[in-house]
Formats: sequence, structure tokens, C-alpha cells
Amino acid sequence: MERNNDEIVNLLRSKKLKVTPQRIIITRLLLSGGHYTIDQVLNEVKKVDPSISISTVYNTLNTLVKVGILRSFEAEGKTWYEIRREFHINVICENSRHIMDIADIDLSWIEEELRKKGVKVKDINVIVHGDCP
Amino acid sequence: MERNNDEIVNLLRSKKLKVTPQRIIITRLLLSGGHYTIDQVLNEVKKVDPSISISTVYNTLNTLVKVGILRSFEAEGKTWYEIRREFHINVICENSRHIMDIADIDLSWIEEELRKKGVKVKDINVIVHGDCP
DNA sequence: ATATGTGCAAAGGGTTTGCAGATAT
DNA sequence: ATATCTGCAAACCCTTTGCACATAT
Repeated sequence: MERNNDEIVNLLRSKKLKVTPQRIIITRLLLSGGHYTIDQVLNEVKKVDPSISISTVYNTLNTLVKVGILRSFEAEGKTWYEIRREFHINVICENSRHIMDIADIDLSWIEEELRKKGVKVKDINVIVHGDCP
Repeated sequence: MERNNDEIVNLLRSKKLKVTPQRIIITRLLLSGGHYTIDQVLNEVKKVDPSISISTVYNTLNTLVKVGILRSFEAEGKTWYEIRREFHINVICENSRHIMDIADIDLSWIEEELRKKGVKVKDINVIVHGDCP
């Protein structure tokens, strides 16, 4: 799922963000899918550019959340980042210490039910702790 | 919803925990309902016993989670504690900065669906960010 | 030209740990 | 009697902040 630069550059520009090498590297990683903590992002992006600092990773991820490209949730004492897409379930597998996506269970009706109660939903996090096969 | 001591003492004893004044105070507070951060618990219990320490609050809440009386979830950079009961939705109201319980939306089928996929569910957290009426 | 981003070091906030003295059983 | 709990201080993350320099527009 390797993205070309143009796609990422256009995405960043569409959010009125300056396009820096660091942002391209970080954004490409997150767009490839999965869930990442800051440390995991830092480790990965340092393989491409060892001089990237942890502040920049924090800044960039928080910026990408703010403009709506990413979403974040808290678990295991840390913040996790992933691409923003339809609501889905994140299963934290306590045996393997991984996070598993469950995208084929529809959650949109939760938003609907909450709207009926007068809640204007901004984000839904379903975080399950369990043992995975 | 004031509980008498016997009820709390029996609950703690049933989990093989030593019954201390601090544990009684903290457990009574949590059993009265609602969601609490450590700081909120500390503030409340200090009204009853000003010498209670923050370590004891941490120790007690984590112990109560471990034995299954409480459950915890992470949001807003903190850990929140509440009584363990049926799965429900916690709405974080960004306007009022409160947490609202939605208990009348059934979530048990999420557990069922995940079981079909081979996931042994231990806990389900549904955390919604939104604006409340 | 200038507004914005980067990287460093320091500070901040929440949580855990180690340990001596106290307490419940 | 002894295993456990409490409270204090220190240590330990994770995350944010302040600021000088660098860079994208």
C-alpha cells in the first residue's frame, strides 16, 4: 500500500499544512494502516530519517488529528494514532499485545441513537480488551 | 444511595481484602455511582478523612479493579474509575466536561459478535466524544 | 518576507515504586 | 504473629512547552 509523494503532498496541502519532509514521512507511515504509539512512529520514521525528533512526531500527529486525517485514542497508558475512517472496533489482544481492527461490525447506529438523545457525536471509540485467536 | 458499612465490609471480605477505614470510604464513594479520576476521589474522601494519601487512593482503586468491583478506562489523559456493571456507553461531553452514562443502548451483542470471531472479551469500553444537551 | 515547522532541553502531570511504620486478621 | 496496607518521597513514564534556528510559501 505504498503511496506516492504527490498523493501525500496534495493531502497535506488540502488541509493547508506546509509540506515538510518530516510530515511526508510520518503521514506516509500512518496512511499505510495500523495503530501506532508515538514511540512506534518514532522508531519507524527514524529508519528513513534518523534526525527526526520526538517533538516533531508529537507535533505532526496532533496536527494531523486536528485537521481530521488521523484519530487518536488512549489505551495502555499511551495515546494511539490511526487513520480516520468509519467507526470500528479496536480489540486490544492481551495475549499478543497487538491491536486488531474489527471493521465489519456496524456502529453507525450508535451515532444515530445518541443523536436521538440530543448528543452531537464527534468521535466514537470502541475499545475491547480480550484474548485473540 | 448511601450504603451501610456492613454491605461494604461484606463486599470487601468476599474479595478477600482486608477491611480498612480508607477502603471503606473509597469503596462507598465509588458505589454511589458516577465516574471519578484519582483527583476527584482524593478530594471527596479527604472530606471524610483528610489524612488519606494519594498512594492509598491509587492502591485501593487498582485493587478494586483487579478484584472486579470497579472498572477503569482512559480518557482526557487520565484514568477514570466506575462501578463494574453491564456494558454501557460513556459520553464525554466536551461542552460541560462531564461524563454521561448511556445504559439503555444494548451492547451485549458486540461481545457475541466478537466471540464468533474467536475473541474472548474481558471488557468493552465505548467512549464517545460529543456535545450534550 | 514572513508565517510556520523543527529540534532541543526543560518542565509538567499522572502513575508507580520502595520502604518503614501501622494495622487487620 | 504475620501478612497486608498506608503514607511519604522519589522515581518513572508520557506529553507539552518555550525558544532559537531553519524552512516552505
